[in-house]
Parts: sequence; C-alpha cells; structure tokens
Amino acid sequence: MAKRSNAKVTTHDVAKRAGVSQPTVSLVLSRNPKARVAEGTRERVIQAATELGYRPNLLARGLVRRKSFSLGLIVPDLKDPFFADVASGAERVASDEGFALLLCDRRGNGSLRHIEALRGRQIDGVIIDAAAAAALPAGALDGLDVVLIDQPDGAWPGVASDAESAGRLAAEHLLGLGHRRFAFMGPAADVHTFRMRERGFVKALRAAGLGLEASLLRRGPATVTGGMESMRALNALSAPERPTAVFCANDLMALGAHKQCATQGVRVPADLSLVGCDDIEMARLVTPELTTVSVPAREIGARAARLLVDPRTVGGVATPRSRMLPVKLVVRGSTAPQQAR
Amino acid sequence: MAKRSNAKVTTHDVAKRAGVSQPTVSLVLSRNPKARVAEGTRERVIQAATELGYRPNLLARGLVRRKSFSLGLIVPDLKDPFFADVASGAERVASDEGFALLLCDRRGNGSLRHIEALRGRQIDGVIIDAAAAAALPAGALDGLDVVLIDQPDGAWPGVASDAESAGRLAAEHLLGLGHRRFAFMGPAADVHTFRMRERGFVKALRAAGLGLEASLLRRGPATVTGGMESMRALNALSAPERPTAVFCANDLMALGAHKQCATQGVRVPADLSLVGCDDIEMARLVTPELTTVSVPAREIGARAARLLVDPRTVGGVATPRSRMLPVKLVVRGSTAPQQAR
DNA sequence: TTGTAAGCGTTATCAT
DNA sequence: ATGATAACGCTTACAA
Repeated sequence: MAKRSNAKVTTHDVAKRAGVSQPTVSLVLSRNPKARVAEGTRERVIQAATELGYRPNLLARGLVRRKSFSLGLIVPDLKDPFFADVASGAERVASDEGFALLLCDRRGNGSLRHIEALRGRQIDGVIIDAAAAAALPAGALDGLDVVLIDQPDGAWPGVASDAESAGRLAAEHLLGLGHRRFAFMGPAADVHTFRMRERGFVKALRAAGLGLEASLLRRGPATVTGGMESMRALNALSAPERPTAVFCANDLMALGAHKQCATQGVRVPADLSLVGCDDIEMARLVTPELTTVSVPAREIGARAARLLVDPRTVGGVATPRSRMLPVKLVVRGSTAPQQAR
Repeated sequence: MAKRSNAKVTTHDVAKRAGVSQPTVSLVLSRNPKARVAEGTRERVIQAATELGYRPNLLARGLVRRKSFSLGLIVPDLKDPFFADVASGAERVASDEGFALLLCDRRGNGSLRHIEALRGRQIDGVIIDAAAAAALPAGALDGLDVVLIDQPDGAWPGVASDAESAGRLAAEHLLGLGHRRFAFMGPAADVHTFRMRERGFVKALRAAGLGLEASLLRRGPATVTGGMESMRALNALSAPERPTAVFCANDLMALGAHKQCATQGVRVPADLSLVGCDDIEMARLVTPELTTVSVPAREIGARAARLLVDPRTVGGVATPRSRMLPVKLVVRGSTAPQQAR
C-alpha cells in the first residue's frame, strides 16, 4: 500500500524498511553499472522504495556528484517565435535526458545577472543566444560549458543554420523571378546569423552583376516594429528608386514589412516581392503567405541541449565541429515575377 | 585581485582568508536579519568573499533549508503565444525574487513525468495550466504548492482573467454592430476559461433574445488548424444558414478562421465579422487586423509566480482569493456593421 | 556482497 | 560575537 504522506521519504527510510543499510539503498537505486548487489537485496530495496514512494532528492545528489543535471537557457525574448521554438527543442532533449531547463528571458533581467544565478545553481551548461554572449563582459562565462545559438564559430561551440545559404537562396529565388532592384533590411548589430544572411544575399546579387545601393540597405532591429519602419522608409522612396524585391533578416521583420505594405496600399507581391527568414508559424497566417527561408529552430535548440547533455561532448572535449543545419527556401505568395512597370 | 579559477570557492575558503570560522562566513553572507556580527569581522568576510569571487552553492543551501528557490512551470505548448507570454511574466517575477524557473513543455513529455522530475528537484511550487492539472491522476499534485493558470476556482488556487466578461464583451460588440446570426468556435475540453468565454458569449446573446444553433457551435481544438477547420465547416453552410459574426475561443483559432476566409474568398469583415480572444501580437499583423478581447497573459504568469514566491501566500495560508484580472475589448478591422444581404 | 565512515557546501543549534 | 558540532540526503571509498 503506497504511502504518500507529505514527509519526504529518504534513503534511510527505505533502508530501514528493507532491512539494509542506507548506502546499499543508494547503490541499488542510483548507480547503474557496477552495482554488485545480491538479487534478493535489490528486490527488497526496490519494493520498499516503491511502497514508500521514494523519490531521490536531486539537490543532495547534485551536491555530492558535483553535477546538478540542469541546463540554463538564455534567450533575448521568449515571445520571439524563433526562440520559443529553440526553447521548445531544448526542453525536449533536456527533459528526455533527465535534465531540468532553467529558463532566463533577457527581457527581464540582464544576462549577466542570469549567468550569476545559474552559476549558483551549479548548472551543467548554458545555452545562450549569440548576441547576449557578445554583450557579456569578458570572463563572464569562464568555467561554464557554453553553447551558442545560431553562431557556428567564435569563442564557444555553437549550433547554427547555414545562414549564408539562406541569403543566397532568397537572392536566387528573386533573381529567377526577374527582379533587378533589391533591398535588404536587418539589424546592424554584430550577430553572426544576420550578418551571414545579409552577406549571402549580397554575394549572390554580386554574382549576378548587381549591387545593393546604400539607400536600399535598411538598418533596424529584427522585430516587427523594425520591419515596419524599414518598410516605411523604402516606400517613401521615389518610384524609380524603390526596390521591387526585399529580403528581410528574419520573419518578424518581414511580417512588419508585410503589414506596413498592407497599411500603405502597396500590393504584395504585385508591387513588391517580400522574402523572410526563419519560417515561423505566423508566416503562413498572413495573406499573401510569406515566402521565406525555413530554419530548423527547434532542431537548433535540441542540438544545443544535446551537446551539453551528451557525456561525449561535455567539457569541450571531442566537441564535433557542428556542421551547419541546412535551410530551405519555402516559396509562398509574397513573391512573384517582376512586373513591367 | 579577483581570483577566478575554475575551482569553486566555498565558505571554507573565505573563512580561511578572512581568519574566521566557516559558520561565521555563512552568518555574514546569507542570513539577513538576526546576523549579529561585529562590524570588523563582517567587513573582512565580505572583502575576502569578493576577492575570491565567492558564490554560494544554492544546492547546498537548498538541502539544509529544505527550499530550492525554484519554481516549475508546465505549459501545454511554448509555441502558443499566450503561454509564451505567461512564461515570460512568470520568469520575470521568479528571476527578480531570486527563484529559478524550471520550464516544462507538455508537447515533449507528459505532465506527470514532469511533475515527478520537479518533485525530485524539491521545487517550491508549480505553475500549471488548468487542462494539464485536470488530466493528472488523482494525488499527482499532493503536497505541492500549486497555482493554476487561468482557472479561478477548483482544487487549487489559480490566477485567472475574467473569461465570462470576455465572451460578453465580444457579444455586445457584435450585437451593437447589428449582427443577429452568430457562431462560436472553441474546444469541447473541460477547460474553465474556454467554457466561461463561451458562456459569457451565449448569455449575452440570450439576453438579447437570441440563441446559438447547434450547427453554429463548432467544436475544435483551440489552435490555428482548429480554427481553419471550424471556419471551413461554417463556410460550407448554405448562405442563409451562415453566420454573419463569429466569436472564437482564442486568437489562434480566430487567426486560423481569418486565414481560412482569405483562402476561400470570404471577405472579412464585409461578409463576416470575426472576434478573437487573448490579443496576441500576431493579431495585429493580419489584414484586416483582428478585433479581439485582450487578456493580460504576462500578468497572469507574473501573479502566479508571485503567489508561489511571496512568503505571505505560500503553503496555501492566507491565499487571497485572487480577484479576476480584467479583460478589454480591442476593436480592430475584422468586425464591421452587418450589411444588408 | 554489504556495512561503516567520510564528505559534498550549506545552515542551524548550541556553547563559549 | 563567534566557534564547535551537527545536520540536510545523498554518493563514494574502504572495510569487513
């Protein structure tokens, strides 16, 4: 008969009930391989444990094993669907492997403070977005197992998508549709992924003998608002100067641009083709649906967590130079062949 | 000179350096009020601690204090913007109060398994969505400090929005626009919030002498897909049977319905007025923008966390019967006066 | 194979 | 005011 009182059941309780010593209980219940314990004892212990509803105290275990079986995750903003996906993927892996995921949203407190809190909890590793890591004072991550989100190289290992290809795919798609006058919108911040998306886009244009004028390179935050403002600026250009196709650093910006066009009566894709990047769920909900480059956000989160959880890769030893995750162009309704004007 | 080696600094190290005993260090560094320690000693300890870069081990502290300073958060799906908001609000409060937030996504593993994992980590409380709590076997939450998301009454305290008013506001808005033929779409699941939104809507219609025919009550999951399917069913009705206004259990459904109308060429709001509920960011990105009832998701998460963090309310003692959080109608472009047909 | 003893890094209860 | 000493619940040698 299962007893389920509030008082926590410890290995001592189980030991007493099974008529063995406390460490024997520990041996049976926790240690996997070299637990050489008599079959009879083992059974009695296990039965006693289940009868009492024993549940190991992971704090105590962590204290002695010097491992907390928990991961920190620092994201710029949980409301950004891209990072919600990353979190979802990381949570899945962590949970499957018996790790807790300690969530930190930079919108609330600065990442430095989060890092300190995570240290105190003896986390086994931390997943952090590249922008936050870059903004941290030197040494803030010393002694921590770190995996960066969507940044392949740098001081720490990272899990990344093939951002340069993303930009190239967008450019090639638009070039194939006959466009010749392009704009790009994205943040100026030194975030690897955005930089590479931009670079891939520009390189592909160059390869086609085209360039990107300064007035058609709009700098702004990679948010809905940033997209709206950048789009407004583009729409304010005189007709001949205006681009016929725009690539946005991410879908949030693209959706902002999309909305701005709707507001101002600019027809997408008739007047303007729009390409985003990430393929968040929202991209399919607007009309016309957003053409975008799909990035496996959930998989990025999952792999990041796996790097920190897998005993073969922790500690930076034998960290496989993580190959980039492939991206894929998803053609929807926001792009169309260029019309003669 | 700050020393920042990898070896963790303990109270023993600090004690040695400050020339005091280890418990004295603890007294100075942790205990707040009744720490009666000489000013000189205190200063030496603090200086030694900063010099060594001491950081308390929260696992050890938790073990003896029998408190982990951590909260569990169980959500059905982080990608649902409503719950991303809840998480964001909860994280903010938790972080501010020195608590960690352990994130659990039910999409991954079942909530029972998550509960068990959280128990092992000695969490001080758990925030869980009402649907998950309802699906749990009896006793699964015994001995835990629980706060339900968006469910005011029941076995555990909850933080909720005024869901019945939400439904009423939607109905009154549509009635005021002259609509007389209504539909509702929402899940059949026994989730309090959705039930109350529906009830408030139906009651307000009744008060106006109107009812809701069975064919105009569409059951489906509160997701984008659910909204699309329900909308398709409504659009399949013969013209006279078709509603002129639809209230959706949440914005995800409403956006699905919105999209479905766009796909099928049903004009919103000319042919059909659409009202959602929650006011997620996405609601402003579609065209026409979605009229909806704004629900303070972030505040719900924040209050839930505060209930578990505030020493005055933990343990179920003196839990203030949390008054409902107010909701607000936000009129946008998806609703319009009923046209003569 | 199993029990004894020690220790993980704290906090808490005493003496002093 | 401060220092021994003993937990907290567990893992890990090391003995027996």
